Amino acid sequence: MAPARMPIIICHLDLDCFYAQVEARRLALSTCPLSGPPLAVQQWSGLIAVNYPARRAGVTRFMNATVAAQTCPSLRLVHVQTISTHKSESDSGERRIEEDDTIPAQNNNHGAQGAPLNSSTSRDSLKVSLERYRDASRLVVNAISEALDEHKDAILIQKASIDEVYIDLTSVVAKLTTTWTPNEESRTANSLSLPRAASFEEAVAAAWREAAPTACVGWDGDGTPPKVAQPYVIGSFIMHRVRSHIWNTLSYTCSAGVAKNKLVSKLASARNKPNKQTCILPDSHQDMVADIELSSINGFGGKAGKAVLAALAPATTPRQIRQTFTDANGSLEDGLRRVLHSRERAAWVANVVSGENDDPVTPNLRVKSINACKSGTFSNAREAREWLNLLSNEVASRLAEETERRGRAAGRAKTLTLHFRGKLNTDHRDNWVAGNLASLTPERSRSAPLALGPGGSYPPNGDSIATQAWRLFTSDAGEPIVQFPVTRLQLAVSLPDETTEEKGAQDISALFGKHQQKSGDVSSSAFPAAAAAAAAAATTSLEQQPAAVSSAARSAPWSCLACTLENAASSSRCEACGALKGSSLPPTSTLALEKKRRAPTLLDGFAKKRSG
DNA sequence: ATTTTGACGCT
DNA sequence: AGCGTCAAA
Repeated sequence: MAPARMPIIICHLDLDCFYAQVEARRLALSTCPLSGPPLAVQQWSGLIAVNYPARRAGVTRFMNATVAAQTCPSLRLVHVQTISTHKSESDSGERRIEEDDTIPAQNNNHGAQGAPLNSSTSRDSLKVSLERYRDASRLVVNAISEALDEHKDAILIQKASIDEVYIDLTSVVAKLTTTWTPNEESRTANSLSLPRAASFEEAVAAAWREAAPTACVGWDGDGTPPKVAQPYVIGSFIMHRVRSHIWNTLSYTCSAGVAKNKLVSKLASARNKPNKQTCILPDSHQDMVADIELSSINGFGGKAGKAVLAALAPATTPRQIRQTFTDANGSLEDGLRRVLHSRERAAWVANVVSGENDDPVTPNLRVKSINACKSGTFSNAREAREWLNLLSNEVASRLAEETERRGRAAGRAKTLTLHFRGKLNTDHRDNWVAGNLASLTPERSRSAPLALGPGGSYPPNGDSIATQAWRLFTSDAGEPIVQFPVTRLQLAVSLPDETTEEKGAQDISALFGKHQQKSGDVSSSAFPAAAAAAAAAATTSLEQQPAAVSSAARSAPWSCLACTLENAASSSRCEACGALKGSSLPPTSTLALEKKRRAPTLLDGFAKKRSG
């Protein structure tokens, strides 16, 4: 029997130590987390990914590569790919991007040790490229799509980062539930349908056996899955198939979480790693989050989250927060509102500490921007120009690839943006007493419509982009608009949405790509048309008004607009730089480029983001 | 914590 | 258009 109401089933899938697996596979080494060789990926002298065998040997992320090699003598250290400008002999001196292999992999096990990685030459002349991982990421998403292909009209996939996706399996689980018939033969051996059985309960039990070992929170996993667990068992069964397909086709392991929302599915995928999956039954959501440090939950890692945490101190976990702030009437949200001074924040925190979350899975498989950047010390216009040339070539080449992937009908890149970080001038720094160091190295940007290449060609080539980038870097008089040294250069192109130009030929399901999803149940009879309709209806009802700034906020501590220091509410001048409250300029500022800039406030980001 | 990304929000 | 936040390897 199908359940009368079908809960939302969300899965979070996370590749295990992704860069390390990509490098292991590229080098034809085992990616098995139990038996593979210890391996870590370094970027300059620091480690950015460490596989599980290396972790067991005591190697950690951020560890210095030399220390890591001492800690684990058999460690295979692989440097991320680097590229450089290169004068090709056969190419009349034209500059192109060359993959560069001059950075030696430090490896005590393999004889001669090369030059130290932080020696001046390599890092000053090379740039990291993450292309290997972008390519691998695309293959993983393709594999996921393949595994779910027979349900492709029913699934929503959101890429959350280079190695994470959320998948909304609600419709697929509903479909497998409502279309189930006794002893139905699968169309093919690998068909993504429930195992053949005489009853639905037996089919779900068989699915659970196939998905084993899936850890489950809220049921001990023994015997026949209880009714409340059935949709989660089916979701786990699907995700086990997906993970198997990724392993079989790409040799990558990943971990997955299945739950009723993104918040808990993400916590679930992190709970058992590597190469494991976990499902959380709805009654266990609160238990699942109860003792996790709130600061480690999505959205609480940054400034806004820390501000919330500060207001709730000393409570740091959902359990403590619920105990401390549930008011006399039993309302957690009202209790939180008294300390957070914001309806939106109170609703958000109340939901999170209860394991509730309405964020929809928003399909976003199209790349929205292409960025290339280089940090370093660029001392003069010639150096800046050389790096801009390299960044331009990289962006041009990636834009050409993306254009190729999308086909000729694809929209064109709209904007070229140059970001640059330059220090304030010495006069200004000398006047600085105790300001925020970050404000000494402001990052600025200039952008312009991306121009076509020679003869109106699209996409523009590297030289064309380099010319445009240089125009953004310099004034009309041809002088750099920032002082040297410049410590960071970044070039970006933004790609269009394509929703408007494609609407004629568009798949109906894609029109619901941005639908908002209400928490709670969706009628199983809703699949698929009514689910889409319900989702579409929810779109309008979920719009929230931005929070008004409360009187409490006006008498709250303020951030200096000039140096960002937090000042007491009673101060009218910044204690660090002396700027008047509300003024973006310190009294003696001499920086020509200084612009009026509003410092971020604690309310930023809460108006629309957290609908609760 | 590093650097190199990428998405998205606010003004 | 420009700046800022948050997150991941």
